[in-house]
Amino acid sequence: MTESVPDIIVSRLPVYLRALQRMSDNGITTTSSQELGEKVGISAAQIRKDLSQFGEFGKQGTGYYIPFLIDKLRAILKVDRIWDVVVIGMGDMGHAIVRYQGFSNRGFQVAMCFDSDPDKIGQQVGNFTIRDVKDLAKDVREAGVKVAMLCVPARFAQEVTDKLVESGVRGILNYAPVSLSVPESVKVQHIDPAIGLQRITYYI
Amino acid sequence: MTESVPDIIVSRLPVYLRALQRMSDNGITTTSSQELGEKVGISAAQIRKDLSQFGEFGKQGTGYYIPFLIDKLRAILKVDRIWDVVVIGMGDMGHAIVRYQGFSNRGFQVAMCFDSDPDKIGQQVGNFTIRDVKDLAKDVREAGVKVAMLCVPARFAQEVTDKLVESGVRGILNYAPVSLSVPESVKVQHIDPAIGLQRITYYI
DNA sequence: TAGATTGTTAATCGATTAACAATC
DNA sequence: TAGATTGTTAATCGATTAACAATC
Repeated sequence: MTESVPDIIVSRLPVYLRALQRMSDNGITTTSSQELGEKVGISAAQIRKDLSQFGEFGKQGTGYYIPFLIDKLRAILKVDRIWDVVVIGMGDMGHAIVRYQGFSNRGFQVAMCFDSDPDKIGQQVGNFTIRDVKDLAKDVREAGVKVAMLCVPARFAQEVTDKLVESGVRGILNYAPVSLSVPESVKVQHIDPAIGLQRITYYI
Repeated sequence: MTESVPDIIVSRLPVYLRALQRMSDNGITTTSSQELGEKVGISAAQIRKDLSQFGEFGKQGTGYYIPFLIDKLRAILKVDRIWDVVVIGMGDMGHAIVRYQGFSNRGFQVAMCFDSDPDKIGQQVGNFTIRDVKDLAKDVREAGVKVAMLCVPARFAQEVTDKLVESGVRGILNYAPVSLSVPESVKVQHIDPAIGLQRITYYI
């Protein structure tokens, strides 16, 4: 087994990838650790060290060839494919996520969405019909979906999480403002705007 | 000047506060570093060390009195008041944010919202009328708003950011999938669901 | 009092930076 | 070749953990 890479390094790779894709979109084909570092606010030494965990992707004297580095990072992060994602909770946030156009070129697509409200079940959101959360376990398992975005109210978040885990989901992007408990084999990332704002006001 | 507190400690305080408020809502009045740590997934020693940066908030033998600790954390994070927030970009995400009910008891309220689309300007979203982004600088400065949530497409994010900074905004919660460059005096936090998802798929 | 838990110190662990030989 | 920039090593810096006296 390969020596495991620190989480903190893994967490920076998507930021590098996003910046590289943007440069690529702008027609730029090579960059240096220096230049990339300035764009993302990270030191050049750190970027070189992070990348060197996974291979030798650059050339002395000329830096990194962007299309090649993008391919490598996509493979490392496993977004050299398209992951189906399930969205649970069709409030305003769930709606916005299902209709969001920005996932597809970054490795993800919404595959199905759920709610528990009888008035919402059967309604159309973007290209999807809202399904009954009662069918969540069955539908997720049958479709083999491994990634979920959780947009339900805080009080329902843990019970839905348990159902997702039981159905084979391996990662959850949690929009509910509450910590979730999951087995070690499941990865959770949190999005809570109020926490983001409180991390700002401390410094004002 | 007080010895400055590491960013990483500050970043954990809102997580503690959220868990404590939840416990308080459930009628619990005291907790220990052990119990709080289990809820948020952080070691008891670290919680005690983090809190001790700001004072002695607990009692040996009995732990922490939750209402007292909540008050202290609110004061430290400066959310013992309500901050006006401006939202720029009234797409699906901006809509969801303006209508979100979860800010008010955590220190924030939307004060105004903007878009550049003539079809949207003048429309109603929740209790707000969408304003013309041309008036952004003037309106923000006059109202003295210090915090912004940025929900515009990536290609407009930097120019709007520059306008916000110029108008006295000191913190930006950035939903656009791009790094922003700001003066040191301005704090930025990023929310990018695709980055969250990519931090997950690495481990699957 | 006995048990529990804090705040803090010292030890450990891990991450970042500086520097430079290698080499394109 | 001369200049630029990588990948990597060693040094520095900072964060986490373990342990325990203090004390409620």
